[in-house]
Amino acid sequence: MPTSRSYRDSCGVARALDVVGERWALLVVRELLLVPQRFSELRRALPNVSSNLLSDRLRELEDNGVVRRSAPTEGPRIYELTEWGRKLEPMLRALGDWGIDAPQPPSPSSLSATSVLIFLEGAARPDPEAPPMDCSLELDGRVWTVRVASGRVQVLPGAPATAAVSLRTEPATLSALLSDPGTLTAACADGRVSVVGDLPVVERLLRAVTEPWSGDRASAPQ
Amino acid sequence: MPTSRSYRDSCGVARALDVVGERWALLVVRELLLVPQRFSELRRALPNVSSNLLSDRLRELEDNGVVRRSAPTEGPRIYELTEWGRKLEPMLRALGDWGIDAPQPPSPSSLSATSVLIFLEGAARPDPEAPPMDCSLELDGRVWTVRVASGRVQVLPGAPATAAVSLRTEPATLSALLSDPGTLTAACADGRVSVVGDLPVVERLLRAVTEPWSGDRASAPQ
DNA sequence: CAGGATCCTTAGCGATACTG
DNA sequence: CAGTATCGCTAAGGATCCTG
Repeated sequence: MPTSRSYRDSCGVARALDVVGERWALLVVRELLLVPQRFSELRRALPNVSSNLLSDRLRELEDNGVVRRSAPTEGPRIYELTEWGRKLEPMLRALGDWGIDAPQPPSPSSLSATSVLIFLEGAARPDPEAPPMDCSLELDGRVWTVRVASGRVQVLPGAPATAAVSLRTEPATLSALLSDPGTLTAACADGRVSVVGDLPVVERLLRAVTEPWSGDRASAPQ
Repeated sequence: MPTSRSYRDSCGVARALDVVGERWALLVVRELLLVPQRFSELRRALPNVSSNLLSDRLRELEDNGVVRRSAPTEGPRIYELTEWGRKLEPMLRALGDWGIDAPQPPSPSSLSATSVLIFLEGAARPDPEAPPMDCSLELDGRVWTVRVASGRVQVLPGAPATAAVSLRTEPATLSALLSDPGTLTAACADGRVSVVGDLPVVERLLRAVTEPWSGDRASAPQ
């Protein structure tokens, strides 16, 4: 599709980059991985992108079949990934894993709820023998279900039917807790995290990232 | 590192894109996946990148620890991936797989030897029961070893010690053969492919892409 | 306030030419 | 061969303004 600035290379990598290689494009896709979003939600998640550029990217991604916009006539438009766009998820996870070892960006740097949740999904290795449970997690004013089941963590939009524990915090605080679960009680004390329910459940969830359960599939193949 | 145009986002994806998100950067990494290359070889593989931009990208990738240049004083400089840069391989394979479904770029479009070889490695599913063998493959004047063993294909730089068959062709021709192995005899007849040795071996290798061996691990999980 | 559109400025890109 | 220098062009970035 992109004739003007195409790589003009038949390789799959180059053709993929013709579609999602423009600046901000992959971060927009990242934001849409967990749940469809509105324009203003994307702007909040990506505060460093200007509105016109976000608008351009969304249109280009839509033209190329990566993103679809629903509710064209009434109410706020919702942007969501197409089937094909959703297939970028493994690639984005691999890219994110690689980027963990990159130097930290200059402060101040943003951190969207989606970013932290995707990291949580990918990094947590809970005990596969533990009984399934759902947690309620409010980040940036939006509620998510954190489902721990069969040795992995899955994040779903919306509140769970029944929650083992409910917590509310900010993405940056959650990210800090995932790096150092030991600061949980301090974070609760000074109000950066509010927990309703079973605190040890939260402890175990956080430690599933830094201290993966050591079983059959705990360590990477390599 | 990149202060001027960093995404300023702590997410792993954004930090990765701060390093390899600039135009042409990932295609340079792709070219270096199989073997270290010289500046002129990279230019031949990526004919649509201007020399100054390639020079800039190589320097930035070097500054960011993705690429290393060897032989600093004497003879031609060689660019190779660092340990960290090599870890981009799974992500590039996932991106390339995704890009296969993208629309073809406008003609004329280039196709490097490395591109086709990486695709061959990723797409071929030979019979795991078949005995191991090496083929010699000359593309664009460089010789590679195509190793078929334990149900997969591996491409190594340089000629094999003993080759079950030797062939010489161009990347575009090989790509066409991988899409439609039936045209092999025609390609041999008109000289686009020259084969020395056992022709049926080549047939089986090509068909391992279009007609994967149907065993335990033949089809993708999803 | 959501969802852009329209400026303007700057920085990165692309093509060509040039040099050690 | 392996880059560097120059330069016009276009995309990115930022601000403001518009429209329901």
